[in-house]
Amino acid sequence: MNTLNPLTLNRLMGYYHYIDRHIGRDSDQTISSATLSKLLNIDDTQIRKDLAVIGVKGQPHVGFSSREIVGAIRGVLGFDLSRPAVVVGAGRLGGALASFKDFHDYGLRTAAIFDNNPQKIGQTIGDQVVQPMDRLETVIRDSQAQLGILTVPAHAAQQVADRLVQAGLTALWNFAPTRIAAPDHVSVRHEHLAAGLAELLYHLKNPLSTDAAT
Amino acid sequence: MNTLNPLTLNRLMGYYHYIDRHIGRDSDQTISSATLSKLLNIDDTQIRKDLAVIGVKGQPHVGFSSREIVGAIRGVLGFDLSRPAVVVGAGRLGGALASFKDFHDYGLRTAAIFDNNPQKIGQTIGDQVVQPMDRLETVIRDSQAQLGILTVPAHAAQQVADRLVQAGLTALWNFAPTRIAAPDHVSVRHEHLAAGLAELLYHLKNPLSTDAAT
DNA sequence: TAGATTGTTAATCGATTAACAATC
DNA sequence: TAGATTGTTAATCGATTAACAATC
Repeated sequence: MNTLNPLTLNRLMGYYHYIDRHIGRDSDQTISSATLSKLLNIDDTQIRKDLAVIGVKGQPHVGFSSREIVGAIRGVLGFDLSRPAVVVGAGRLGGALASFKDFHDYGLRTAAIFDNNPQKIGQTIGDQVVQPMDRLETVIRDSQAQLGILTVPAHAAQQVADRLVQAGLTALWNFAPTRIAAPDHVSVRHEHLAAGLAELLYHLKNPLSTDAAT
Repeated sequence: MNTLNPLTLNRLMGYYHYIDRHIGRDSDQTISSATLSKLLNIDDTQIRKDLAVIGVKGQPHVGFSSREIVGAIRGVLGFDLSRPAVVVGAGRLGGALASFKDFHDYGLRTAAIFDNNPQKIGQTIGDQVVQPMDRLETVIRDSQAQLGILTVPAHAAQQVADRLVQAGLTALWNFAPTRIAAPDHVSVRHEHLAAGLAELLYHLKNPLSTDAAT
């Protein structure tokens, strides 16, 4: 299997969610690329190619098995694992992310949550007690966390990211409104909410452009 | 000016944030496309094109004015306005978004926050009191809100979206983990956090692919 | 079988990058 | 002036879509 690019991954998530929601993860139903195409507004050739990449084979004259599609995607993305993650920043957003039960279903588990504000340390969020920043390295080592979720202010983001990388994390999910740098072996996803907002605001200002953005 | 596509918008936000953070919004400094190119890792031709699209002209032998770039982007995206938005869903994420002060700086203002849970109604979040859902239409009309932020459970998302559209909103920012449909004149942005997460998890599983995603 | 559907190759489209003349 | 930098046209690249033979 070739390495999947972000566009492919995004479409795969589309197939996954559609089936999970409308057919059910454990049901089985045959579905043709043409049907999915209409439902999701994605070219049917594209769908067949995407499914081929993750090893799902269809039957001519019949279609694809919904269960196989869901299974393959969960397998490829590792949704059945339980990967520990640490959240740094116990603000409202950090709290929201740390306690998202949905994430369990994607193979993620909140191992710990940190903050440097003494007022926040000791508070309980979800099923975690907020810990002081000086525990970061120890907890990461002991929990074998791989992923770090950053919900700290922009000015602190790079410094926190450096510490997380130093402590051995190889994936960072950054919600701070700034771009952070990391070594090549670390994958960083910038979940820059304001950038998404800007897109909507632009459409508000220019109602002519009718394309619905993702 | 042509209508900006999402990719262009995204790059523009990159220029904007870099300058805002590293030069300052009110400072002025000349900066060449080659310099920005190195800093942001974006082709310099691309940068000149992007700036041309929003009407920023550079000076040969000199470069671009940082202040002009920032000003043009703020103008094009309407960051100096104060557009009222309503938040539906007063959970942790809804609360986090409703009280993000950062958003003010992008021309957004939380006009109201709604929930259907009697326990939540009446609570104060940021500077808003959570209101019952039956007030939705009235408040939207009175506040002239244009944008709706959805942080409701997936199963309720479509129904809420329909009500918001019916009430006159023309832009929806959807944080529910499901795709919602809306008429053509409404722009919808799906801020599907789990889809972003999937990308990181995939990289954790396939560390070979070293590209840092955005 | 006939018709529907997959799988894959070829064509198209759009975005990115290279080249380079114009400018100061 | 010489050299740096913009602005724009042309070439390249990659992603999407169309075409169609293979399959059941």
